[in-house]
Amino acid sequence: MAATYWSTLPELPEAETIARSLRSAVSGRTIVTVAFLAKRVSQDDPARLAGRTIRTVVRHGKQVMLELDRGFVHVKLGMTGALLVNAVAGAYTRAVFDLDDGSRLSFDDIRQFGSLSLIDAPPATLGPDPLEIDAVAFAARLRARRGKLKPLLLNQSFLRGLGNIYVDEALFRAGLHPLAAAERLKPARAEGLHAAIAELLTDAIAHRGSSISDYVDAAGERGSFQNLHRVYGKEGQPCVNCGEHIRRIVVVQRGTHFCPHCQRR
DNA sequence: TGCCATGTTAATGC
DNA sequence: TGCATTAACATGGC
Repeated sequence: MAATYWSTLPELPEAETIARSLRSAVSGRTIVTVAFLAKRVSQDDPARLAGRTIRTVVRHGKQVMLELDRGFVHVKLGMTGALLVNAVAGAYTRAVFDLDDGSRLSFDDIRQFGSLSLIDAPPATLGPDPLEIDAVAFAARLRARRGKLKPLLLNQSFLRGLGNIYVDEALFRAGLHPLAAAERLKPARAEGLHAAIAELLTDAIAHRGSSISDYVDAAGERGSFQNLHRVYGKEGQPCVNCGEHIRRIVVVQRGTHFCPHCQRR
């Protein structure tokens, strides 16, 4: 069986793609043994996972959860985490799950910002899912906050699932400046942002996410949404709407891309 | 060589 | 309390 790789810089669309792909591969399988190959990948005793059955795989924000007959394996992908089925172990393989049908689920992570933990229930500390919250509730939530749009949208306790790439793309689609004040947005503009986020994420999921760098799948299982980015990584290039040059600034230590003409402050 | 990219958390200050 | 700011973590790529 060929190895299948999924990557990279995982945000909601990538986590959704991983969860869907894994779901068909590991649902119903019982875990035989688990090995943690790096100290920082998990604080849990891998022996506790033996004998548990994987019911299904779900996405929670930009994270992936293996739903077990008892509890969940909470997978934080970090920056470079990847869940692989039947991959050959390499230098960056941090955890290996051997399953009862002889298949193997492994967690590879170059930079080790990812982690695995055994938990009883999905974390309650995160904000609503952007594909579940409705426009009116989103607008109300936005207006109740004082921060600027970009830092707010990156904050997982405000909304779960967006990262640097999709925040920039969503703000561009909505025609909003990354430093605009959330509390001053008119309801119609806030609802427009909600719609832009939902449309963007739906498009990105349809393209199996964005693959910027890192792993390449030998079988072609790579996201293609990076080809449809409009501002992220496009500094100096003409805006697809107006031709103005895309600008890059730094906001909360993150590269931030926008069109100075289409996204007025 | 040294800096960049990134998600998350923590620390500090207002 | 909430918000802004900065640093830390890891490491391949440039």
